[in-house]
Amino acid sequence: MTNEAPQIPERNLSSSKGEAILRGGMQEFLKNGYAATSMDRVAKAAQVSKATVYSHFQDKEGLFIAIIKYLVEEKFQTIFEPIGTDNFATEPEIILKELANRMLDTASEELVFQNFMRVIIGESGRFPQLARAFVTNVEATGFRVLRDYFTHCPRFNFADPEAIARIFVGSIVHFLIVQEMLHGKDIVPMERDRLIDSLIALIVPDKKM
Amino acid sequence: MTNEAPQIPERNLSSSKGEAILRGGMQEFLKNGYAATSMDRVAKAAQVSKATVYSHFQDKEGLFIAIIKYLVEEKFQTIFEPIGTDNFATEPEIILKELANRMLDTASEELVFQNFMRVIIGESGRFPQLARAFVTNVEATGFRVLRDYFTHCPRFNFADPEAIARIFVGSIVHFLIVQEMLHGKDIVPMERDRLIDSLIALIVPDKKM
DNA sequence: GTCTATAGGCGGATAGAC
DNA sequence: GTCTATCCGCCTATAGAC
Repeated sequence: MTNEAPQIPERNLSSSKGEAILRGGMQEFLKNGYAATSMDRVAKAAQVSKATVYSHFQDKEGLFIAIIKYLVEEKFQTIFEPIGTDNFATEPEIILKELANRMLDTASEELVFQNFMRVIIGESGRFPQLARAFVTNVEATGFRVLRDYFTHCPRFNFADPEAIARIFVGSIVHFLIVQEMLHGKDIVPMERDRLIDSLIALIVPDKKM
Repeated sequence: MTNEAPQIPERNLSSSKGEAILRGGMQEFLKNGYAATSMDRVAKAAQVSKATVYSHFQDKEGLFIAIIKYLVEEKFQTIFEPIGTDNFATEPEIILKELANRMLDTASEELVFQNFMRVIIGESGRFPQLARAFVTNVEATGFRVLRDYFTHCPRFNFADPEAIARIFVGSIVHFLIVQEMLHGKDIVPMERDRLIDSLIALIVPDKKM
């Protein structure tokens, strides 16, 4: 609206120190959560002084929100839509199996994502707007991809494709939560293929196990 | 092993002050999580002095663990097995619908349970033993009840009843997490009956929606 | 057993030099 | 822009009176 010099378009990720602070803060907040993270540790992790942290971000809450918003809107937005689902020639059991495996691969291997979900859920009482951003950008993306696939793939004729999408995503995310995030692998062991194969057998018609 | 006077069998819930501390600590820890809760606020909530808190429990960590263990082992152990599933005469769709509705009723109405899950997941990095206790006493209980039902009810003949149980519990718990705990109700609205009906249609054979 | 008072440290945030 | 040094409050935990 004014004739001022153009600003850096998105958030200021170009400054070297600013980037370091975001990376350091990310490391600490994802490891410890919001309350247990101190600005001293963030500064140390970013290898800058605490005053420099406060010159780039208004306060602890502002830094935390900036970091989580970046993760929600940029880094993990597409984690639940890892492959193209516009291929209606390939057998649905192939497509769905590939989709489930990629979701679990990404989420299981990247410890960052598990810590990210831990923080989102753990802080969802104190930071409801971040939880909503997660639902909008991460969960809803997965729902949409699967709902569209179940709607448009001619092999399916579900009365409520969106509900089936919820069941698919929900089964996989809950599996991730119990086996990995809650350290349940040794308590209630289950190979991921058992879950995925049973899920696909329920969803894909004329498919006997 | 000795001739000493008999002690109170389980944890000491009989002392009036001790009970108040557990209740006050529960209120604060479930509302704020571990790190954001101060022992001053616990003492205030319990209407005792801080020194009294420390005379009943070794330290903050010990109090937290005592409270969460109580919730995991006593209060919420049966939240995922709310009705008898030994009735093989009633139609499975009736049994399963009732089961799903009771699980979601209890968990949705009791805000305490949502805060409890938030804390379990949020602190599962710092307190893995509490997360494992949750898996053992709460999640695995639900898995077992449904696996046994799918195994013994003659209407079913699943290749992997345990995996089907995971899908059932996972769909419902994930629905609870997204709609309630992550405040997604207004972002990705869905009546619970849509989820439950679609889930039952997938699981119960010869049942058309 | 329970209290008041306090020790001792770490927390978020800022002042002021460069 | 970045630093060092510091303010001040709240934190966990305890000492000592009753």
